[in-house]
Parts: sequence; C-alpha cells; structure tokens
Amino acid sequence: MPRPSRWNEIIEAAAEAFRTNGFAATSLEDIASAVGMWKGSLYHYINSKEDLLFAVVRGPAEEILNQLRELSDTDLPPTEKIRRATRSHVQILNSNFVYASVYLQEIAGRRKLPEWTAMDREYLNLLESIVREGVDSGEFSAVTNPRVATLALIGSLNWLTHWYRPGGTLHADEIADQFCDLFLGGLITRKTQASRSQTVTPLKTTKPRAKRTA
Amino acid sequence: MPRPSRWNEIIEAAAEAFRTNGFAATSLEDIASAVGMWKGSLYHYINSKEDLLFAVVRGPAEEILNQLRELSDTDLPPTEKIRRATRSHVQILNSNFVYASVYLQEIAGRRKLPEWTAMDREYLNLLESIVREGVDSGEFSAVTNPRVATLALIGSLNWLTHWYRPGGTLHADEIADQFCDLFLGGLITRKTQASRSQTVTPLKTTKPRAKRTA
DNA sequence: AGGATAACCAAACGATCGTTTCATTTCGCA
DNA sequence: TGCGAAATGAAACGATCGTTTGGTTATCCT
Repeated sequence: MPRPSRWNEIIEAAAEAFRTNGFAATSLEDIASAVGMWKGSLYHYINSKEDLLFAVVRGPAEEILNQLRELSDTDLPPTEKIRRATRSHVQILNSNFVYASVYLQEIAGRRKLPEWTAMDREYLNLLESIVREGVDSGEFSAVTNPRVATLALIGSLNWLTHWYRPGGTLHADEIADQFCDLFLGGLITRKTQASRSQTVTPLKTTKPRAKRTA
Repeated sequence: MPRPSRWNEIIEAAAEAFRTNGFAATSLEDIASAVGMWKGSLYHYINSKEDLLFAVVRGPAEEILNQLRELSDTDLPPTEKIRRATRSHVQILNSNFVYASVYLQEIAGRRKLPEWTAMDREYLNLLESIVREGVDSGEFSAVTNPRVATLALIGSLNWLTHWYRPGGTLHADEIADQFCDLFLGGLITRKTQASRSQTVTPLKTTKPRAKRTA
C-alpha cells in the first residue's frame, strides 16, 4: 500500500511532542526518531524548527475563526449565536485537539507575531460583538462589561485543553451543552425562559454580507 | 540603605523571565544578568534550574489553596461561597500576578509532579464540593454536571493570565464581580433572585473543623 | 531504460546551555 | 582589627541542540 504522506506524519509527531513537552523542550531529534529518520533529513521539509510550529497550528486556527465569521454574518438571535459559537469552539477543540492545544499553549501565550495576534483579536471582537448585540437588545442585561464577559467565555472554552481529552468519558457535546446552559442561564435556575439546550437545528441563514459593527 | 535580600531579586527576575519566555526558553544567564551577576554564582542559592521554578511558584499556589480550604470550612450558603471563592482567586492572581502566571503556564500544564497535581486536584475538588452543595440544596438546579461547571469557572479564572494585567484599566474587583454575576446569574437576566453583587461583608464564620465530603 | 529529482543517510559544526571548579572579594562578628 | 564564612568573579567542561553539507538511495516521468 502507498504509505501516507510523510509530511503528515511529521506534523502529527511534532504536534504530539509540542503538546506534551512544549515547543522549546522538544528537540528535532524527538520528532525525527518518532517518524523514523535522522534529524537532518527533516530539513528536506522545513527551513527551521519554527516552520513545524506554524504548520501544526495554522489549520485549526483558521478553521475556528472562519466558523465564527460565518456565524456572525447570520441574523440569528444573540442567544442562539452564543450557543452555536460555543458548540463550534468545543467541537473544533475536540476534533483537532493536539493541534489546538499547541496553538493555545505556544502561540496564544508568549509569541506575539502580528499575524497570530490579529487572529486572536478578531475572534475576540467577533464574539464580543455578539454579546453586545444581546446587551443592546436587552437580552443580556446581566452584562456590565461585554469584553470581560466575552473573555470569561473564551477562558472556559480554551481551558478545555487542560483537562478534556478526546475519547474520554465526557463527550464534547455534553460539555458544550453544559457550557451553554451555564453561560446563558447561570448556576441559579429561573423557572421560565427558553435558555435550556435543544437539539441543534442546522439552519444556515447567511445574510448577504452584513457589515460588522466593530 | 541596606539593599533587599538578593534571593528575592533572583526570584523576581526568574519569575519575570519565566512568564515572558517560558521556563525552557529562559537561560540562567538571562536571570543572572538581570540581577547583575554571573550565571555560575547563582549556584550559591540553588542546586538546579528547576529549584528556581519551584521557588517562584510555591507561595501563591499554597496561598490560593489555603484560602479555599478556609472558605470551605464555613457554613455560608453556596452562592456566597462561589462569590467569595471567585473574588479570592482573582485577587491572588492580581497581587501575585507574575508568580501565578508561571504556575499556570509551567506547572498546571506539562510537568505532572505528584506534589503539584495533588494541589490542583484538591482545589478542583473543593470547588466542586461547593457546586454540589448548591445542587443538593436546589439552588444550582441548572447544573447537570458539577465537575464540568466547576472546570468552566476555573477556566475563566485561570485564563485571566492571558489578558489581565495588574495596573491596567480594568480593576481586579470589577472583573471578579462580573465573573460572579455571569456564573451565578448567566447572561440572561431574570427579574427577581438575589444573585447580583453586593459589597462584601467580611464575616468569618469558621465552623470548628467540619468534615469534608470528598 | 535512464536521467532527473526527491527523499534520506551520516557526519560534522558552531553555538548555547546547565553545571562545576576554584580563586577572590565582601561582610558579620568576636 | 582580624578571622571565618558567605557571596561573587571568572573560566572552563561536557552535553545537547539547530542547522549545514555532501553523498547515497529510491522514485517518478518520458
């Protein structure tokens, strides 16, 4: 059988090593021996060690941002947007766990290359806009500071890399639902209000290019 | 004037360097030159580079755990316990920002030495017990999975190290209050219910050694 | 088939790092 | 004042790392 692309093997080995030991503590020999070749041979695929980091991280980073972009262009009510954004975030973290973990631990901290900080800022701003929609429409009147509320949500989601493991006892869907209920409804329950989880209706209501109010 | 203890200078320089560049990417020469001495001379204070990491991190880690231990031994209602635990967590992150950041980025990830994971687990279990109290008493009936809800809260709190900076425009107290409102009440407001923030009453109702139900 | 190109081997280099060693200076205290 | 210990200077070590180089093998295309 034609064995799968060597490049993918390298990226996966690099991602796994970066996640477990961190970028700086991972040597090229670790990665090379994991795929069964000499460390010098890696330079047929890369120009530097950092190339591996960016290659590992680019895919999921763009995907998670694009999904939020699409969601922001719909005219769903803010409550539903928050719910879907949460589900989307959790699911991408689930299906690209190793890569996403490397991003959050190595890129979103320390390294502040303008390309990546721009992505982080856009993601934050898009989510904050949704929260502001809810504040303006009166739905989210508990929010005194939309940015802080948004960062609280992002923190809960990104912290998943510290405890969630794909294939564990906790399924990604239940975690997402619990997060939604918690953020929309809070710990304390009110009796009425339609804020509990429902099965997701995959409607795709894309507005024809709505201008985003930053 | 008698200049402050050299040991403190070393720890502070190490903490700052570890937070900005990470433990592995920080060289002993970085730390030595920051305090104005040769890297070899550091070995009059330490036995290895890792000693610096543990020395940086031990203080706040024990403090934040002890505060939650004391709070758990009171008989305050669960809502008030959550509020105080949140405030305490934010305040320690604020006043020991650099040290706590190093802990969360270098210890709570990768390194899994039994001493530290035991602390992490105890903190998580104590907080989860509070949530369970609220579930059992019927106050937190929105919670279907107490552990997930607890980890959501911890995630929001610990993610502060990624965006909060002491002395910035956002004060630690307002952040803590917004977090409390968000987690107790959710984004969507109900009209009644006493879940909004109040000025903190410093009552210290310590029960005489209550047995903790793990 | 055969030549070009990609893939990989194997070794080495130069730099950096944590650590050790020993000499020297500074400081507390009798 | 002088002595012993603590603190720092200064240099070197062995190991490891990212990267380079040049040669060898495998693969693909016409």
